Amino acid sequence: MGNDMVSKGPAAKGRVTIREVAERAGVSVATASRALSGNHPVPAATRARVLRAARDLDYVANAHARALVGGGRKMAAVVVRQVTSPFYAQVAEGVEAEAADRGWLCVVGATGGDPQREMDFVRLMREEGARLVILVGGVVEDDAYRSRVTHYAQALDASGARLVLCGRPTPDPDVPALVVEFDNEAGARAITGHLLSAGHRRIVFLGGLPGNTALDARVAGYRAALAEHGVPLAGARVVDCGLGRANGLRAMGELLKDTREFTAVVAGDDMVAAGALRAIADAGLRVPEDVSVVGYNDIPLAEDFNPPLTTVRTPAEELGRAAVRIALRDPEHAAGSHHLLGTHIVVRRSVAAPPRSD
Amino acid sequence: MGNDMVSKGPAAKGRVTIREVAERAGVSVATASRALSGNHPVPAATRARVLRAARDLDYVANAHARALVGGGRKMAAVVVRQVTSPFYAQVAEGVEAEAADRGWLCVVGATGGDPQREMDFVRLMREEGARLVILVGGVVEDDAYRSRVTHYAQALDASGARLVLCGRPTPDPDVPALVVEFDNEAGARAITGHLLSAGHRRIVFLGGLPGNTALDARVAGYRAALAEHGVPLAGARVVDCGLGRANGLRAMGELLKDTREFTAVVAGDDMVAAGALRAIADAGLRVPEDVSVVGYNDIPLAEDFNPPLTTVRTPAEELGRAAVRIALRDPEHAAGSHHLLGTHIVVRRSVAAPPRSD
DNA sequence: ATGAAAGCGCTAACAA
DNA sequence: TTGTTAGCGCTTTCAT
Repeated sequence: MGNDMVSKGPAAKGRVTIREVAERAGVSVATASRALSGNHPVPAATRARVLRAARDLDYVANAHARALVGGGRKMAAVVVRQVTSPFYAQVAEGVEAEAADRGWLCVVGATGGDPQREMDFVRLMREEGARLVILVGGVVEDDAYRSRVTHYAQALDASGARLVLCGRPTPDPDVPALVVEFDNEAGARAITGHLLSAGHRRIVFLGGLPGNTALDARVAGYRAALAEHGVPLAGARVVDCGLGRANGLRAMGELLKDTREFTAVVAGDDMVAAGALRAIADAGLRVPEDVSVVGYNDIPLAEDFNPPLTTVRTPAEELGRAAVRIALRDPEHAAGSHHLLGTHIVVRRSVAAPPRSD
Repeated sequence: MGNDMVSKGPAAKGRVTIREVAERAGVSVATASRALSGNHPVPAATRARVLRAARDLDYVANAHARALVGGGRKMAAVVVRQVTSPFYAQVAEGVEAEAADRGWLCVVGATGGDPQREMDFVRLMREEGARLVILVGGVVEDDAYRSRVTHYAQALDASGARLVLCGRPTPDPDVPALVVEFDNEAGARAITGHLLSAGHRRIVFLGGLPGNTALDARVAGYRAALAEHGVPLAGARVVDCGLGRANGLRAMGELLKDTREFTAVVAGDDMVAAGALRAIADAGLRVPEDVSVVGYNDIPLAEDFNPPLTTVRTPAEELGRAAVRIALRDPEHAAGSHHLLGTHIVVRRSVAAPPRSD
């Protein structure tokens, strides 16, 4: 292989251990350990020999052995529905970045929305000794949800780990979990207000998901804005098609087949807005001349939609960073606290005044 | 707390150990271990008692201790530049899915394109005992690259782990690494041919990155297509602005300020296409009437661009799945092998014949 | 069928 | 300053 310098290299198979390093350096394993970890008084000469040996052997410590004796290692876990969702990806990136900044390892798990996979993953993280697990994304808050999250929280807490809920509710203020989320209601109210200010009165909310806390809050904000502007409650129309581009496309298509009793649509998030935009174009209508559309989240490509999408900016990466920052700061005080992150509207080109003929 | 059923629960702090489970079940730790792992002959009655105790105590095994004695655990690691890139996210999702299907844990790391962070992460994975590490994404293939990848490969191989290179070259056919990638040259040739067939002759390639193996291959495919259609080599024009939406936007903007000597552009990937599309619109030009644009990768939102983007579909999730499948299959044969995945064009609305006046 | 004991690789007392 | 020893939680011989 062209490398004969190391005559007696690492053992045939399996990793090099600290023992081999110690032997090569002519010291005991204890001394080798001290030299390697660096935080113990070791004479420079000895240390140099040990370091040299380690380098020659390409030694890396066994994290398992180290964690076993050292009482776990710095590891955080993020759990999302899927990594390919731009919003979740950004949250995960924020967690990853903040964790990396502190020298923590970050594991990300995807559940595909299946509670069973979520439970399996959390269990796995407990086995692995994660000290921080972050569950991301809205959910339908039923009894099953409450009981499993309560279980996570208690189990994690019992072993000194923390649980943070991002964009999902705590089953009870007393469970040892902390929640960090955006103010969905405020965001939806603001963007709906934007439409109202442009003159729209018949606005549909596309993408409700009854029971899902995040969507319910957005629907509430939408209704609140309507009420504030004196639109009769009967004027509110929410279609519960759920999230995702495909749902937005289908639901919007169906809506367009009926008599069109609306001039604007508030989408549950940017992906359903993407679907809606396409459905509207397919129906031969123009945005924003014929109908205005707004989204939610301001995913990275929202400005490349046709037309560029006016939407609510939720700083997703910051959400991820905040989750770890808050969880790691002030250990005792953190549990049970609730943090709300602000959002704001970004105006692009998918909103105009309603058509005259209306 | 409303739960007094467990009078003597887990120890105040720290995790429940198998020892506590054994005590509660009235057996030795050895028996408890056998009952829990399941693959040893244990009488049903005893097993039931142990399982019961474990459940009552909410016991989960310590993965570190288990890995220490069992010789590592099933863990794969994917390393990408950033998780928020749609393409990388899809590859990561593929790896995650395939790993999960086999009961493996999957860790994803982001480097931000920094070789140092890549090295740190690989080292960390060695410490953690990952049995499979997958490096994703094109790189500039310089000496530094070759030497560090050679090191990864040898170190991983020495401890029985595998290295797979996705979309990046192996430093040498002999290093114990396997490569899985798309046929970049064929893809670029096909999409350029598509433009040529529509009548374009003056086509620019936007997003070169000299030294980057993936982009160089695409440029080569672009040139090959030009040659095949009898376009003089002087007619080729590649602007080396690198990847990313911002670069595409800037470079296209500058290009448009000069005399416009092109009727079509082949973007290095969909993100630079997004930037180019925006720059073209900002210049008051229409796509595809005034200039045609094609992308590369077919990211999930490419069909929502304005206009919907004609691009090369690279099945990114399949790339991720293939990486783990191939690496785990046929252990000995895999090393050193090279796998090429096919791509195909997806036609949407960003290509038309060149304008008449040209 | 079950328990006692050894040992995985490492760090942290405790001695010398 | 360094080596010896114990032990982290678990699995696995080896006895019984």
